[in-house]
Amino acid sequence: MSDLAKTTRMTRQKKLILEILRGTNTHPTADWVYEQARKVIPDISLGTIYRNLGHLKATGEIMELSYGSTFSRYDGNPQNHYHFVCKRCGRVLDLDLPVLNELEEQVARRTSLQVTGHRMEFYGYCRECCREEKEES
Amino acid sequence: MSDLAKTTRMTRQKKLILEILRGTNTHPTADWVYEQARKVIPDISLGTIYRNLGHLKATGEIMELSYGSTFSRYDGNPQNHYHFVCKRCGRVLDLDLPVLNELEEQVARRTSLQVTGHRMEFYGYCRECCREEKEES
DNA sequence: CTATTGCTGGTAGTAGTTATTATTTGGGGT
DNA sequence: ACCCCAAATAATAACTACTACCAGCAATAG
Repeated sequence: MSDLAKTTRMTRQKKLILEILRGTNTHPTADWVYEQARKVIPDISLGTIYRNLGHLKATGEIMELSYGSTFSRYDGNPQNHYHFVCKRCGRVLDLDLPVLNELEEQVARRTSLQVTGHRMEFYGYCRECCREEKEES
Repeated sequence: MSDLAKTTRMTRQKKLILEILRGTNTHPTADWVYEQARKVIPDISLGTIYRNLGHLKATGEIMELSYGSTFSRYDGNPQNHYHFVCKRCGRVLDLDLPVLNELEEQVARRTSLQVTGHRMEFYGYCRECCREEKEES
């Protein structure tokens, strides 16, 4: 990885950001994390949020999710798992599906590429958005 | 979808952009498409590229791919298929793997979400980058 | 306890994309 | 074949998510 990975110090800012991420399952944006963090450390800067999200990602403590949107979301659970993304409200939900690691070997065998990971997302409409779409028409 | 979908006119700009995308398997960025298009229509504007990429996406003629990077790539093949992304050079390759549509039904059944699609990407190192990493050490 | 050096907040800058606007053009109607 | 006009265009300004910079601060090693 880059030199982001050689981070060692556990500052209160970094600790707080990690706690915020682990305490939610909403896969928040950097901005949402910033708003939450400001409630505890009012003069924390957005640059610190991004820097620490980068560090935590580089050390494998969190995951960055980048789907169709213009911004990233972050996941405090670093274990590979699949997501559902609502095309209407943008909500991201965790799916309780077995992770298909055997596919990675299959790809490696058939292509002679070095495969280190994979990810999968499902798209559609969440329960709330299905209901509201009906009401509109 | 949005009002992007009610596009009807086939302008020479739109036609050219579609031809460029269909004539490559490199999953290019908007900027690369722009550079190629300028060779044919020198004063085509970048706004036109983005607008038409949006239209073509809305009508299902192309796909937008957004992975970890800060920019989008576009795919002239609108049929669902899986990709491999090189973590070193960023190259995106098509994979010849069966598409697991049955998973969508499985998710729908187990979650009562309305599932309309899914996608999967594999990460790792391409042949060229594997070789070069060895040479560096 | 002190020195080191990574981390911080503040701020300026950048890349990729979207919005605005005056002008041009594709394509249906006559 | 010509007119009409909504939709598309080129040019440019604006925006958003993110990154870089830097002087001062603070977490850990010795």
